Amino acid sequence: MDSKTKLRKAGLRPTKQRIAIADILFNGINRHFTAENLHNDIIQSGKQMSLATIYNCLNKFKNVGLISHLQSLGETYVFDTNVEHHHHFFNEKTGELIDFRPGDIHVKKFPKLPKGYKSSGIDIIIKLIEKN
Amino acid sequence: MDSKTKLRKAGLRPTKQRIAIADILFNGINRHFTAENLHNDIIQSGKQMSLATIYNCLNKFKNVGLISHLQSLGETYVFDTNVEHHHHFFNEKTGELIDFRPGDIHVKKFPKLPKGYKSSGIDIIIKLIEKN
DNA sequence: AAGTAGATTAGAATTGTTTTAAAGTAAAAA
DNA sequence: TTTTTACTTTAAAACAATTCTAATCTACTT
Ligand SMILES: [Mn+2]
Ligand SMILES: [Mn+2]
Ligand SMILES: [Zn+2]
Ligand SMILES: [Zn+2]
Repeated sequence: MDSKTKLRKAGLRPTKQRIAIADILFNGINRHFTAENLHNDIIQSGKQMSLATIYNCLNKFKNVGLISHLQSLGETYVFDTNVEHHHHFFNEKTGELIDFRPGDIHVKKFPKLPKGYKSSGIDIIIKLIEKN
Repeated sequence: MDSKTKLRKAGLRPTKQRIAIADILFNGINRHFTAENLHNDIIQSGKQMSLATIYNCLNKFKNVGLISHLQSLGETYVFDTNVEHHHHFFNEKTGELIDFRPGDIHVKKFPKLPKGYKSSGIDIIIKLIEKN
């Protein structure tokens, strides 16, 4: 499916800029990227586009489910007085974080690691919403 | 152990500001907080301290292991063309992210959730370093 | 007590993201 | 097809989080 069709189906107007972005993003290979990354790619390809447009488009794409964004713990740097290795519950409504001990969770099956690498740690976030 | 001693043991000069911060942070109850949170607490308590000092102190505290900070995926907003639920390998050296499917990991024992809450999802990050 | 390395501070700088408001464009209406 | 309308792009400004600068201050050493 071409980018124009894809955008229309998602309920977005296929503007020149959105098509250019979709052409880069939806070539079949998944990728992780920042607004700046994408902007560089576009500029490099000889096109011109304002960074604000990149943000506008990516936020639209995200809202209609064409892309996602990685769960980060909010926009700011969060410190923790707990210096032991531990994991977190994350209250989605309030943003509150609660610790739990690594011993309270047990990972049985482990994914195959990329060749030449070993695990240096694992971070688990369990998101919470109110029951009922 | 009082804050002054604690700071000395950690190899930090016990300045007025660091003692005030340590008094708040190391009262026995673990907490998650931002620089701004802490700054507000300090101002609220009638003391004066520059936000730059808060950052300086927290970064020092972190360097000597008195506090930690939550693993976030770098400082910028990371988008993902993969809109399915999935987890990530995180290359600690390069910052590169690689997807793995939820089916490739299996969590056997689950921590007890806070009363009145249910899980709305889980995010797992496996950190990677080069072997050898 | 004096000297020195290290710490604090206000304010400037930097970075990442959003907002503003004017000009441009795609879709709908006529 | 023209006109109209709503939506989009853009440069520039605003905003938010964090770090840097350089002057002043303070804790430790001698
Ligand atoms: Mn970037
Ligand atoms: Mn805050
Ligand atoms: Zn914690
Ligand atoms: Zn991913």
